Amino acid sequence: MRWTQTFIPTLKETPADAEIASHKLLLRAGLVRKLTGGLYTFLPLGVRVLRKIERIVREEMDRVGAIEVSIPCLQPPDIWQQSGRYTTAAEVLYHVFDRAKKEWVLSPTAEEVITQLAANELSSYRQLPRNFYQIGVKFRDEIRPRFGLMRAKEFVMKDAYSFDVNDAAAMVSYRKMYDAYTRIFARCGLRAFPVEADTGVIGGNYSHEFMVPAETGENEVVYCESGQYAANIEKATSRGPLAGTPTASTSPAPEKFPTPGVVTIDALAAAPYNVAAHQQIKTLVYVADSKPILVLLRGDDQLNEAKLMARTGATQVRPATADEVFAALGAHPGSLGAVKTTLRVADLRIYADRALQGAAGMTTGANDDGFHFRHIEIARDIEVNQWADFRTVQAGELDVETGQPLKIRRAIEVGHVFKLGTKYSEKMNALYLDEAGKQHPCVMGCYGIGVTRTLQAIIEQGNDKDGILWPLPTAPFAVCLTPLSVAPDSAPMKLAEQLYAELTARGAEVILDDRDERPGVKFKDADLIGFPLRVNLGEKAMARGEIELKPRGGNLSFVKIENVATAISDWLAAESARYAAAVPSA
RNA sequence: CGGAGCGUAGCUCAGCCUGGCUAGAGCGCCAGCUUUGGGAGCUGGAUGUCGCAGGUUCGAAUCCUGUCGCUCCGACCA
Repeated sequence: MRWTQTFIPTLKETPADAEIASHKLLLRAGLVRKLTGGLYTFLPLGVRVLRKIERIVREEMDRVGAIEVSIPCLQPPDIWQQSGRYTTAAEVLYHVFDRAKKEWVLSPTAEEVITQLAANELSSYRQLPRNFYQIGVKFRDEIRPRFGLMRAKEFVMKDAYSFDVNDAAAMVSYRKMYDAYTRIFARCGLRAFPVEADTGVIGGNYSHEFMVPAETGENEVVYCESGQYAANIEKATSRGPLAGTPTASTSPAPEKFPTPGVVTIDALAAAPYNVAAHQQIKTLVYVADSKPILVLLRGDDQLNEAKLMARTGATQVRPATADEVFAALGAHPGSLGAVKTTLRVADLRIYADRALQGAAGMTTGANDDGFHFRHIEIARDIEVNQWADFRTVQAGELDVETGQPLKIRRAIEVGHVFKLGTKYSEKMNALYLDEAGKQHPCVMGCYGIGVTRTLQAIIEQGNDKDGILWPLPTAPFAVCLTPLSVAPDSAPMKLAEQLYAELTARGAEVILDDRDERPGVKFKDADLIGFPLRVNLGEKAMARGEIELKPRGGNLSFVKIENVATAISDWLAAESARYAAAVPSA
């Protein structure tokens, strides 16, 4: 490709609405332009990178036997009602209406359509396993689009759906996808690692997310340096809080005492009360699927809402409003407790975190504004309906398996694999007949990769002060030929033309910067875009019979003119091999 | 939706507080000359419904009200 024949509008200054490095560089390097918040037009270079990632994804999907289909984005709402997600996923669904005022939805993902397809087309165990995938545009009514392509209203996703005869077979399908994902990200030159994940509204019971470590990521990952454990913080567990929970009885009965104006854990921990946070019981009022519930945690712990949803089986949970709190407990936040003698609403389920098991000598609110209880023994004074893990893991706590301290870091989620089970196949009648002629629901899995997000994650992971550092496998062009004179009969331009023809014939992806610009402009642009190899063709070095190779982020080297084409090919081959070596064999 | 901030040239921004002359700068763009190894220099030029609507005023980019859009923080996710 010749630079002047394509469209690469680079920006010298940073657009005001971009916040993180990758977003700025997407715009500055001329890969995309914003239409409006959460919607981007891909320009030629952006399209090239997108196609390269898609190609890698396709190759790896095909390799593990997934088969490509293409599902409409515009979908009838009734199948969404059938699966139940018309309400459970309501917030992300875009609704559109046709001339007849009939409603349609824009697909954020395609479990419903694919399961219906399976219901219609797959009827025998002989037809299983099957794994359908597609790469296409998805729509999500994001509350707040952010960070360019990272969280957009419209984005490119690869989604795959597997159908198996039973759980064991589904695990085989799951594992294949898991391995394919590992290869895909490695081939993209991306350092992504799998972590155990919560399943959220999609449902299912087993799941991993593929994470790219990045300070700007929107997820928190808890991991053990042994490499044996990594989980999304929504899912992560540990051996529990570092400070032990007191279990020694301090009095035969609770004692109510005045705490005027004390409405926070910290205030009660301070003088004159001096009740350490881990000796307090925090009482939260939540509304789970429109029913109020109580959640008890140790004072120094934070509730993990994903766990609350998982343990209660609720599809929606939220903190109660001030009015709802008062209606449930007769006191305001800051003086709440679950002590049985103070509860007035009969049917109020109480969930308690395991860190509180056996706790004694605790302090908690008295459901009377301005009063607390001390000497609380949880087994004696509180009727807990369900004990479970509800707390958010904190850095430094010990790994359940290895006993080593856990660390927490931020990351970008680029892929997600789920074992779905029969949730959708049962609802949508995706049934098959086994050898004995008996009917069973297919056991499903679903698997997503955010293609456009992956693109940006690559930039977020590879950039410096000058611009993007593209890994060779996803670079828009591998080589940028930079003649410092573009006069058609000049030595640099002639050689550039010759190299361009030769390298292109050898299959290399080459862009020829044939712009009549000053060298500085060309160098800055090439560095900004981040082509892996820049070949500088200048009069001076050429007079010495040499030309310069400048790998992006590497050191300048000189090669004899007669060896240039070979040297470039060799460099590309070596670089290619380096990335290939990082890909686990299937 | 809650909180904060911003809308002035293609881009980055000044001007607004304390209303007043012809609305500015840098970059980019166009023409010419010069220059040619890290975003050049000189000369000349084009470019604005000051987000939109209403109000106050002799007079509004500036003050007030409303509205739309964008960005950031929080809840959501590939």
